[in-house]
Amino acid sequence: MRTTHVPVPPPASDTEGTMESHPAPGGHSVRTRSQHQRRKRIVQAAAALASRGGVEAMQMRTVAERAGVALGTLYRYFPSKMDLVVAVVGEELDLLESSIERRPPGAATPSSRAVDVLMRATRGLMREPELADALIRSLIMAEVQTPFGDRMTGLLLRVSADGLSLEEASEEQTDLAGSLASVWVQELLEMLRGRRTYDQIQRRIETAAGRLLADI
Amino acid sequence: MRTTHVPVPPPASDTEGTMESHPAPGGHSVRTRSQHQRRKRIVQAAAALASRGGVEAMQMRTVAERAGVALGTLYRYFPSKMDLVVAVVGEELDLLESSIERRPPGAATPSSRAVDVLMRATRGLMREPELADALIRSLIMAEVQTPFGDRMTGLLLRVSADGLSLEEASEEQTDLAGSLASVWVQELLEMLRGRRTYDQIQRRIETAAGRLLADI
DNA sequence: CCGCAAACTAGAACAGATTCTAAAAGCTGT
DNA sequence: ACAGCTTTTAGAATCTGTTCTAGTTTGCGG
Repeated sequence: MRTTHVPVPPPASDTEGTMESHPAPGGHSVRTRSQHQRRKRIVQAAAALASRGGVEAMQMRTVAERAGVALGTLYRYFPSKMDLVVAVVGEELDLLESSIERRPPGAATPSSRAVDVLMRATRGLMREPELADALIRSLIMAEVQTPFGDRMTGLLLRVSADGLSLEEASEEQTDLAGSLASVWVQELLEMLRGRRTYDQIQRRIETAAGRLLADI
Repeated sequence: MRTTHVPVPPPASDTEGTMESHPAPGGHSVRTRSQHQRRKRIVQAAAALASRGGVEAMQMRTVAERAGVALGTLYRYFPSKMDLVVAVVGEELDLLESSIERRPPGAATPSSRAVDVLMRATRGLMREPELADALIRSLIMAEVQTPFGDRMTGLLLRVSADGLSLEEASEEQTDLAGSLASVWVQELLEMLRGRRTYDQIQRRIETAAGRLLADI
Protein backbone atom coordinates (compact mmCIF):
# COMPACT_ATOMS: atom_id res chain seq x y z
CA MET A 1 0.00 0.00 0.00
CA ARG A 2 1.99 3.02 1.09
CA THR A 3 5.55 3.82 0.21
CA THR A 4 7.17 0.77 1.64
CA HIS A 5 10.90 0.82 1.24
CA VAL A 6 10.77 -2.81 0.31
CA PRO A 7 13.73 -5.10 -0.29
CA VAL A 8 13.63 -4.75 -4.06
CA PRO A 9 17.11 -4.48 -5.50
CA PRO A 10 16.61 -1.52 -7.79
CA PRO A 11 19.37 0.74 -9.04
CA ALA A 12 21.29 3.24 -6.99
CA SER A 13 19.06 4.96 -4.48
CA ASP A 14 21.13 7.90 -3.31
CA THR A 15 22.79 10.81 -4.96
CA GLU A 16 26.00 8.92 -5.29
CA GLY A 17 25.47 5.24 -5.71
CA THR A 18 28.91 3.79 -5.12
CA MET A 19 27.78 0.94 -2.92
CA GLU A 20 27.27 -1.63 -5.65
CA SER A 21 27.09 -5.32 -4.96
CA HIS A 22 30.43 -6.22 -6.48
CA PRO A 23 33.52 -4.40 -5.25
CA ALA A 24 34.82 -3.86 -8.76
CA PRO A 25 36.05 -0.24 -8.70
CA GLY A 26 36.93 0.09 -12.35
CA GLY A 27 34.48 1.97 -14.54
CA HIS A 28 33.27 -0.82 -16.79
CA SER A 29 29.76 -1.79 -15.77
CA VAL A 30 27.87 -0.28 -18.67
CA ARG A 31 24.62 -1.12 -16.95
CA THR A 32 25.33 1.00 -13.95
CA ARG A 33 26.53 3.86 -16.04
CA SER A 34 23.46 3.99 -18.22
CA GLN A 35 21.35 3.66 -15.12
CA HIS A 36 23.04 6.66 -13.61
CA GLN A 37 22.29 8.54 -16.76
CA ARG A 38 18.70 7.46 -16.66
CA ARG A 39 18.42 8.51 -13.08
CA LYS A 40 19.92 11.86 -13.83
CA ARG A 41 17.61 12.37 -16.79
CA ILE A 42 14.66 11.60 -14.58
CA VAL A 43 15.65 14.00 -11.83
CA GLN A 44 16.38 16.72 -14.33
CA ALA A 45 13.08 16.25 -16.07
CA ALA A 46 11.32 16.35 -12.73
CA ALA A 47 13.07 19.51 -11.63
CA ALA A 48 12.40 21.21 -14.93
CA LEU A 49 8.71 20.38 -14.79
CA ALA A 50 8.41 21.36 -11.15
CA SER A 51 10.02 24.73 -11.70
CA ARG A 52 7.20 25.44 -14.09
CA GLY A 53 3.90 24.54 -12.61
CA GLY A 54 5.02 23.10 -9.26
CA VAL A 55 4.11 19.62 -8.14
CA GLU A 56 1.03 19.66 -10.24
CA ALA A 57 3.03 19.97 -13.42
CA MET A 58 5.40 17.32 -12.24
CA GLN A 59 3.19 14.40 -13.12
CA MET A 60 4.69 10.99 -13.11
CA ARG A 61 3.58 10.22 -16.64
CA THR A 62 4.98 13.50 -17.86
CA VAL A 63 8.26 13.07 -16.05
CA ALA A 64 8.62 9.59 -17.48
CA GLU A 65 7.82 10.78 -20.95
CA ARG A 66 10.15 13.73 -20.76
CA ALA A 67 12.95 11.62 -19.34
CA GLY A 68 12.40 9.10 -22.08
CA VAL A 69 11.63 6.15 -19.83
CA ALA A 70 8.57 4.05 -19.25
CA LEU A 71 6.30 4.82 -16.34
CA GLY A 72 7.19 1.50 -14.79
CA THR A 73 10.86 2.31 -14.95
CA LEU A 74 10.33 5.63 -13.30
CA TYR A 75 8.62 3.84 -10.44
CA ARG A 76 11.49 1.43 -10.26
CA TYR A 77 13.90 4.23 -9.63
CA PHE A 78 11.57 6.25 -7.45
CA PRO A 79 8.93 4.16 -5.72
CA SER A 80 6.74 7.19 -5.20
CA LYS A 81 6.47 10.74 -6.31
CA MET A 82 7.75 11.78 -2.92
CA ASP A 83 10.97 9.89 -3.41
CA LEU A 84 11.46 11.76 -6.62
CA VAL A 85 10.87 15.05 -4.88
CA VAL A 86 13.36 14.14 -2.21
CA ALA A 87 15.94 13.49 -4.89
CA VAL A 88 15.29 16.86 -6.47
CA VAL A 89 15.63 18.57 -3.12
CA GLY A 90 18.89 16.76 -2.59
CA GLU A 91 20.25 18.41 -5.69
CA GLU A 92 19.17 21.81 -4.51
CA LEU A 93 20.86 21.28 -1.19
CA ASP A 94 24.03 20.23 -2.93
CA LEU A 95 23.91 23.49 -4.77
CA LEU A 96 23.49 25.47 -1.58
CA GLU A 97 26.29 23.65 0.16
CA SER A 98 28.73 24.21 -2.62
CA SER A 99 27.70 27.84 -2.76
CA ILE A 100 28.46 28.13 0.94
CA GLU A 101 31.78 26.50 0.38
CA ARG A 102 32.65 28.83 -2.44
CA ARG A 103 31.65 31.91 -0.54
CA PRO A 104 31.45 31.24 3.20
CA PRO A 105 29.50 33.70 5.32
CA GLY A 106 31.91 36.24 6.69
CA ALA A 107 29.87 37.90 9.42
CA ALA A 108 31.32 38.28 12.88
CA THR A 109 28.87 36.51 15.15
CA PRO A 110 27.66 32.93 14.90
CA SER A 111 24.08 34.03 14.68
CA SER A 112 24.65 36.49 11.86
CA ARG A 113 26.54 33.86 9.92
CA ALA A 114 23.60 31.54 10.38
CA VAL A 115 21.19 34.24 9.28
CA ASP A 116 23.36 34.83 6.25
CA VAL A 117 23.18 31.19 5.24
CA LEU A 118 19.46 30.92 5.81
CA MET A 119 18.66 34.04 3.87
CA ARG A 120 20.90 32.92 1.07
CA ALA A 121 19.03 29.64 0.98
CA THR A 122 15.78 31.54 1.03
CA ARG A 123 16.78 33.64 -1.94
CA GLY A 124 17.97 30.59 -3.81
CA LEU A 125 14.71 28.80 -3.26
CA MET A 126 12.55 31.78 -4.00
CA ARG A 127 14.18 32.13 -7.37
CA GLU A 128 11.93 29.25 -8.41
CA PRO A 129 8.92 29.69 -6.17
CA GLU A 130 6.92 26.94 -7.77
CA LEU A 131 9.71 24.50 -7.34
CA ALA A 132 10.41 25.65 -3.81
CA ASP A 133 6.79 25.32 -2.90
CA ALA A 134 6.56 21.87 -4.34
CA LEU A 135 9.73 20.73 -2.71
CA ILE A 136 9.26 22.12 0.76
CA ARG A 137 5.72 20.95 1.11
CA SER A 138 6.35 17.55 -0.26
CA LEU A 139 9.31 17.12 2.00
CA ILE A 140 7.34 17.98 5.04
CA MET A 141 4.72 15.53 4.01
CA ALA A 142 7.23 12.85 3.27
CA GLU A 143 6.84 9.59 5.05
CA VAL A 144 10.44 8.86 4.25
CA GLN A 145 13.22 10.16 6.37
CA THR A 146 14.32 13.31 4.69
CA PRO A 147 17.86 14.46 5.16
CA PHE A 148 16.57 17.95 4.74
CA GLY A 149 16.29 19.18 8.30
CA ASP A 150 19.41 17.35 9.35
CA ARG A 151 21.46 18.65 6.52
CA MET A 152 20.33 22.17 7.21
CA THR A 153 21.06 21.75 10.90
CA GLY A 154 24.53 20.48 10.10
CA LEU A 155 25.13 23.37 7.78
CA LEU A 156 24.07 25.84 10.44
CA LEU A 157 26.32 24.26 13.02
CA ARG A 158 29.16 24.35 10.60
CA VAL A 159 28.90 28.02 9.82
CA SER A 160 27.92 29.26 13.24
CA ALA A 161 30.12 27.19 15.52
CA ASP A 162 32.96 27.42 13.06
CA GLY A 163 33.38 24.03 11.47
CA LEU A 164 31.56 22.00 14.06
CA SER A 165 29.98 18.88 12.58
CA LEU A 166 26.77 17.17 13.59
CA GLU A 167 28.72 14.45 15.36
CA GLU A 168 31.00 16.65 17.42
CA ALA A 169 28.32 19.04 18.54
CA SER A 170 26.83 18.81 21.99
CA GLU A 171 23.24 17.81 22.26
CA GLU A 172 22.26 21.31 23.21
CA GLN A 173 24.05 22.80 20.25
CA THR A 174 22.30 20.42 17.91
CA ASP A 175 18.98 21.21 19.52
CA LEU A 176 19.50 24.92 19.06
CA ALA A 177 20.62 24.72 15.46
CA GLY A 178 17.77 22.32 14.77
CA SER A 179 15.29 24.71 16.29
CA LEU A 180 16.53 27.52 14.12
CA ALA A 181 16.18 25.29 11.08
CA SER A 182 12.60 24.56 12.12
CA VAL A 183 11.79 28.22 12.39
CA TRP A 184 13.28 28.82 8.98
CA VAL A 185 11.29 26.05 7.36
CA GLN A 186 8.06 27.35 8.81
CA GLU A 187 8.83 30.89 7.72
CA LEU A 188 9.58 29.65 4.26
CA LEU A 189 6.22 27.95 4.22
CA GLU A 190 4.50 31.11 5.30
CA MET A 191 6.28 33.01 2.59
CA LEU A 192 5.18 30.51 0.00
CA ARG A 193 1.67 30.94 1.27
CA GLY A 194 2.08 34.63 0.66
CA ARG A 195 1.80 35.48 4.31
CA ARG A 196 5.33 36.76 4.77
CA THR A 197 7.52 39.15 2.93
CA TYR A 198 11.17 38.63 2.54
CA ASP A 199 11.90 41.31 5.11
CA GLN A 200 9.57 39.83 7.66
CA ILE A 201 11.33 36.53 7.33
CA GLN A 202 14.67 38.17 7.74
CA ARG A 203 13.55 39.92 10.87
CA ARG A 204 12.10 36.80 12.42
CA ILE A 205 15.10 34.72 11.56
CA GLU A 206 17.38 37.34 13.01
CA THR A 207 15.37 37.56 16.19
CA ALA A 208 15.28 33.80 16.60
CA ALA A 209 18.91 33.29 15.69
CA GLY A 210 20.00 36.03 18.05
CA ARG A 211 18.43 34.19 20.94
CA LEU A 212 19.02 30.62 19.95
CA LEU A 213 22.62 30.95 18.91
CA ALA A 214 23.63 33.64 21.37
CA ASP A 215 26.41 31.68 23.02
CA ILE A 216 26.86 28.76 20.74
CA MET B 1 -8.09 23.05 -10.62
CA ARG B 2 -7.08 23.67 -7.08
CA THR B 3 -9.08 24.56 -4.03
CA THR B 4 -10.48 27.87 -5.08
CA HIS B 5 -12.49 29.50 -2.36
CA VAL B 6 -15.10 30.47 -4.87
CA PRO B 7 -18.10 32.67 -4.27
CA VAL B 8 -20.52 29.80 -3.80
CA PRO B 9 -22.94 30.51 -1.00
CA PRO B 10 -22.81 27.21 0.84
CA PRO B 11 -23.83 26.66 4.45
CA ALA B 12 -21.99 27.86 7.52
CA SER B 13 -18.27 27.81 6.95
CA ASP B 14 -16.89 28.27 10.44
CA THR B 15 -17.37 26.54 13.72
CA GLU B 16 -20.13 28.90 14.64
CA GLY B 17 -22.22 30.04 11.75
CA THR B 18 -24.41 32.78 13.11
CA MET B 19 -23.94 35.20 10.24
CA GLU B 20 -26.95 34.17 8.17
CA SER B 21 -28.34 36.25 5.36
CA HIS B 22 -31.64 37.21 6.97
CA PRO B 23 -31.56 38.89 10.37
CA ALA B 24 -34.41 36.78 11.76
CA PRO B 25 -33.30 36.02 15.29
CA GLY B 26 -36.03 33.61 16.25
CA GLY B 27 -35.20 29.93 16.37
CA HIS B 28 -37.27 28.70 13.48
CA SER B 29 -35.00 28.11 10.50
CA VAL B 30 -35.13 24.36 10.49
CA ARG B 31 -32.78 24.37 7.55
CA THR B 32 -29.92 25.93 9.40
CA ARG B 33 -30.31 23.69 12.37
CA SER B 34 -30.26 20.53 10.36
CA GLN B 35 -27.31 21.87 8.48
CA HIS B 36 -25.41 22.33 11.67
CA GLN B 37 -26.20 18.78 12.54
CA ARG B 38 -25.09 17.57 9.17
CA ARG B 39 -21.89 19.50 9.46
CA LYS B 40 -21.22 18.07 12.86
CA ARG B 41 -21.95 14.55 11.68
CA ILE B 42 -19.49 15.03 8.86
CA VAL B 43 -16.70 16.32 11.05
CA GLN B 44 -17.29 13.57 13.58
CA ALA B 45 -17.24 10.92 10.92
CA ALA B 46 -14.06 12.38 9.51
CA ALA B 47 -12.35 12.51 12.88
CA ALA B 48 -13.40 8.99 13.71
CA LEU B 49 -12.08 7.62 10.45
CA ALA B 50 -8.86 9.59 10.69
CA SER B 51 -8.15 8.37 14.20
CA ARG B 52 -8.14 4.89 12.73
CA GLY B 53 -6.05 4.74 9.63
CA GLY B 54 -5.02 8.36 9.27
CA VAL B 55 -5.72 10.42 6.20
CA GLU B 56 -5.80 7.34 4.06
CA ALA B 57 -8.76 5.95 5.91
CA MET B 58 -10.46 9.29 5.81
CA GLN B 59 -11.67 8.96 2.26
CA MET B 60 -14.23 11.38 1.05
CA ARG B 61 -16.59 8.65 -0.11
CA THR B 62 -16.28 6.91 3.22
CA VAL B 63 -16.78 10.07 5.23
CA ALA B 64 -19.86 10.90 3.22
CA GLU B 65 -21.26 7.44 3.63
CA ARG B 66 -20.56 7.33 7.34
CA ALA B 67 -22.02 10.77 7.87
CA GLY B 68 -25.06 9.76 5.91
CA VAL B 69 -24.75 12.43 3.24
CA ALA B 70 -24.11 12.31 -0.46
CA LEU B 71 -20.63 12.86 -1.77
CA GLY B 72 -21.78 16.02 -3.46
CA THR B 73 -23.13 17.36 -0.20
CA LEU B 74 -19.90 16.65 1.56
CA TYR B 75 -18.13 18.69 -1.09
CA ARG B 76 -20.65 21.42 -0.61
CA TYR B 77 -19.75 21.76 3.02
CA PHE B 78 -16.05 21.16 2.53
CA PRO B 79 -14.80 22.07 -0.94
CA SER B 80 -11.76 19.88 -0.49
CA LYS B 81 -10.43 17.23 1.79
CA MET B 82 -8.11 19.79 3.25
CA ASP B 83 -10.97 21.98 4.34
CA LEU B 84 -12.40 19.04 6.14
CA VAL B 85 -9.11 18.41 7.85
CA VAL B 86 -8.90 22.02 8.90
CA ALA B 87 -12.31 21.73 10.47
CA VAL B 88 -11.28 18.66 12.41
CA VAL B 89 -8.15 20.41 13.63
CA GLY B 90 -10.28 23.34 14.71
CA GLU B 91 -12.20 21.06 17.01
CA GLU B 92 -9.01 19.72 18.48
CA LEU B 93 -7.75 23.22 19.14
CA ASP B 94 -11.01 24.13 20.79
CA LEU B 95 -10.49 21.19 23.06
CA LEU B 96 -6.98 22.28 23.94
CA GLU B 97 -8.01 25.85 24.59
CA SER B 98 -10.81 24.90 26.89
CA SER B 99 -8.50 22.52 28.68
CA ILE B 100 -6.06 25.37 29.21
CA GLU B 101 -8.85 27.52 30.50
CA ARG B 102 -10.00 24.86 32.92
CA ARG B 103 -6.55 24.17 34.22
CA PRO B 104 -4.16 27.00 33.38
CA PRO B 105 -0.46 26.26 33.55
CA GLY B 106 0.77 27.21 36.99
CA ALA B 107 4.53 27.26 36.49
CA ALA B 108 6.52 30.27 37.61
CA THR B 109 8.33 31.42 34.49
CA PRO B 110 6.80 32.35 31.15
CA SER B 111 8.86 29.78 29.35
CA SER B 112 7.89 26.93 31.63
CA ARG B 113 4.24 27.84 31.28
CA ALA B 114 4.68 27.76 27.52
CA VAL B 115 6.42 24.41 27.73
CA ASP B 116 3.60 23.14 29.87
CA VAL B 117 1.03 24.11 27.27
CA LEU B 118 2.98 22.70 24.38
CA MET B 119 3.62 19.40 26.07
CA ARG B 120 0.00 19.18 27.04
CA ALA B 121 -0.93 19.74 23.44
CA THR B 122 1.59 17.12 22.42
CA ARG B 123 0.14 14.56 24.76
CA GLY B 124 -3.34 15.35 23.61
CA LEU B 125 -2.43 14.91 19.99
CA MET B 126 -0.37 11.81 20.56
CA ARG B 127 -3.32 10.11 22.12
CA GLU B 128 -4.52 9.58 18.56
CA PRO B 129 -1.30 9.39 16.59
CA GLU B 130 -2.95 8.55 13.31
CA LEU B 131 -5.25 11.50 13.61
CA ALA B 132 -2.47 13.80 14.73
CA ASP B 133 -0.34 12.71 11.84
CA ALA B 134 -3.07 13.25 9.35
CA LEU B 135 -3.98 16.61 10.76
CA ILE B 136 -0.57 18.12 11.18
CA ARG B 137 0.67 17.07 7.80
CA SER B 138 -2.41 18.13 5.99
CA LEU B 139 -2.37 21.46 7.71
CA ILE B 140 1.15 22.12 6.69
CA MET B 141 0.29 21.22 3.16
CA ALA B 142 -2.78 23.36 3.16
CA GLU B 143 -3.02 26.04 0.57
CA VAL B 144 -5.67 27.68 2.67
CA GLN B 145 -4.80 29.94 5.51
CA THR B 146 -4.93 27.79 8.55
CA PRO B 147 -5.50 29.46 11.85
CA PHE B 148 -3.36 26.76 13.37
CA GLY B 149 -0.05 28.52 13.80
CA ASP B 150 -1.67 31.77 14.73
CA ARG B 151 -3.95 30.23 17.27
CA MET B 152 -1.07 28.41 18.84
CA THR B 153 1.01 31.56 18.87
CA GLY B 154 -1.79 33.45 20.52
CA LEU B 155 -2.20 30.74 23.08
CA LEU B 156 1.49 30.82 23.89
CA LEU B 157 1.48 34.58 24.28
CA ARG B 158 -1.51 34.33 26.53
CA VAL B 159 0.02 31.86 28.93
CA SER B 160 3.55 33.15 28.89
CA ALA B 161 3.06 36.89 28.91
CA ASP B 162 0.14 36.55 31.24
CA GLY B 163 -2.96 37.34 29.27
CA LEU B 164 -1.35 39.14 26.41
CA SER B 165 -3.34 38.83 23.21
CA LEU B 166 -2.07 38.67 19.65
CA GLU B 167 -3.13 42.27 19.09
CA GLU B 168 -1.54 43.82 22.14
CA ALA B 169 1.76 42.03 21.80
CA SER B 170 4.77 43.76 20.36
CA GLU B 171 6.07 42.53 17.07
CA GLU B 172 9.05 40.97 18.72
CA GLN B 173 6.91 39.13 21.22
CA THR B 174 4.77 37.75 18.44
CA ASP B 175 7.85 36.72 16.51
CA LEU B 176 9.25 34.88 19.48
CA ALA B 177 6.07 33.07 20.35
CA GLY B 178 5.61 32.26 16.68
CA SER B 179 9.08 30.82 16.47
CA LEU B 180 8.45 28.62 19.45
CA ALA B 181 5.27 27.40 17.82
CA SER B 182 7.26 26.60 14.68
CA VAL B 183 9.75 24.58 16.63
CA TRP B 184 6.95 22.70 18.30
CA VAL B 185 5.24 21.85 15.05
CA GLN B 186 8.43 20.54 13.54
CA GLU B 187 9.18 18.48 16.62
CA LEU B 188 5.72 17.04 16.50
CA LEU B 189 6.33 16.07 12.93
CA GLU B 190 9.57 14.38 13.82
CA MET B 191 7.82 12.51 16.58
CA LEU B 192 5.15 11.34 14.20
CA ARG B 193 7.87 10.16 11.89
CA GLY B 194 9.21 8.13 14.79
CA ARG B 195 12.38 10.12 14.96
CA ARG B 196 11.80 11.68 18.36
CA THR B 197 10.74 10.40 21.71
CA TYR B 198 8.50 12.30 23.97
CA ASP B 199 11.43 13.15 26.22
CA GLN B 200 13.51 14.45 23.39
CA ILE B 201 10.74 16.76 22.36
CA GLN B 202 10.36 17.99 25.86
CA ARG B 203 14.05 18.73 26.11
CA ARG B 204 14.18 20.56 22.82
CA ILE B 205 11.09 22.57 23.58
CA GLU B 206 12.48 23.49 26.95
CA THR B 207 15.76 24.54 25.47
CA ALA B 208 14.14 26.61 22.77
CA ALA B 209 11.55 28.15 25.07
CA GLY B 210 14.20 29.03 27.63
CA ARG B 211 16.00 31.10 25.05
CA LEU B 212 13.13 32.46 23.05
CA LEU B 213 10.91 33.45 25.93
CA ALA B 214 13.63 34.39 28.36
CA ASP B 215 12.51 37.97 28.91
CA ILE B 216 9.14 38.04 27.31
C1' DC C 1 -52.08 24.56 -2.20
C1' DC C 2 -48.54 26.41 -6.01
C1' DG C 3 -44.24 27.34 -7.73
C1' DC C 4 -39.64 28.70 -7.04
C1' DA C 5 -34.89 28.33 -5.60
C1' DA C 6 -31.61 26.21 -2.90
C1' DA C 7 -30.01 21.89 -0.85
C1' DC C 8 -29.66 17.09 -1.23
C1' DT C 9 -29.02 12.50 -3.45
C1' DA C 10 -27.34 8.74 -6.43
C1' DG C 11 -24.25 7.73 -9.43
C1' DA C 12 -21.47 8.50 -13.54
C1' DA C 13 -17.35 10.77 -15.16
C1' DC C 14 -12.70 12.57 -14.92
C1' DA C 15 -7.81 13.06 -13.29
C1' DG C 16 -3.52 11.71 -11.69
C1' DA C 17 -0.79 8.47 -8.68
C1' DT C 18 0.27 3.81 -8.32
C1' DT C 19 0.16 -1.15 -9.59
C1' DC C 20 0.10 -4.99 -12.70
C1' DT C 21 1.01 -7.73 -16.92
C1' DA C 22 2.96 -9.55 -20.91
C1' DA C 23 6.37 -8.92 -24.07
C1' DA C 24 10.88 -6.92 -25.86
C1' DA C 25 15.67 -5.68 -24.92
C1' DG C 26 20.10 -6.02 -22.61
C1' DC C 27 23.74 -8.60 -19.97
C1' DT C 28 26.39 -12.45 -18.45
C1' DG C 29 28.51 -16.65 -18.51
C1' DT C 30 29.41 -20.52 -21.46
C1' DA D 1 25.59 -17.83 -30.77
C1' DC D 2 22.59 -19.54 -26.69
C1' DA D 3 20.19 -19.98 -22.24
C1' DG D 4 18.96 -17.58 -18.14
C1' DC D 5 18.62 -13.59 -15.82
C1' DT D 6 17.26 -8.77 -14.94
C1' DT D 7 15.74 -4.37 -16.75
C1' DT D 8 12.59 -1.75 -19.77
C1' DT D 9 8.70 -1.02 -22.16
C1' DA D 10 3.88 -0.12 -23.50
C1' DG D 11 -0.21 -0.11 -21.87
C1' DA D 12 -4.12 -1.62 -19.30
C1' DA D 13 -6.07 -1.59 -14.75
C1' DT D 14 -6.93 0.21 -10.00
C1' DC D 15 -7.64 3.66 -6.47
C1' DT D 16 -9.10 7.90 -4.58
C1' DG D 17 -9.91 12.96 -4.85
C1' DT D 18 -12.82 15.97 -7.36
C1' DT D 19 -16.36 17.35 -10.71
C1' DC D 20 -20.61 16.91 -13.15
C1' DT D 21 -25.48 15.60 -14.19
C1' DA D 22 -30.15 14.70 -13.57
C1' DG D 23 -33.56 14.12 -10.61
C1' DT D 24 -35.71 14.62 -5.79
C1' DT D 25 -36.63 16.99 -1.50
C1' DT D 26 -37.25 20.91 1.39
C1' DG D 27 -38.61 25.47 3.08
C1' DC D 28 -40.53 29.74 1.80
C1' DG D 29 -43.39 33.48 -0.14
C1' DG D 30 -47.61 34.05 -1.97
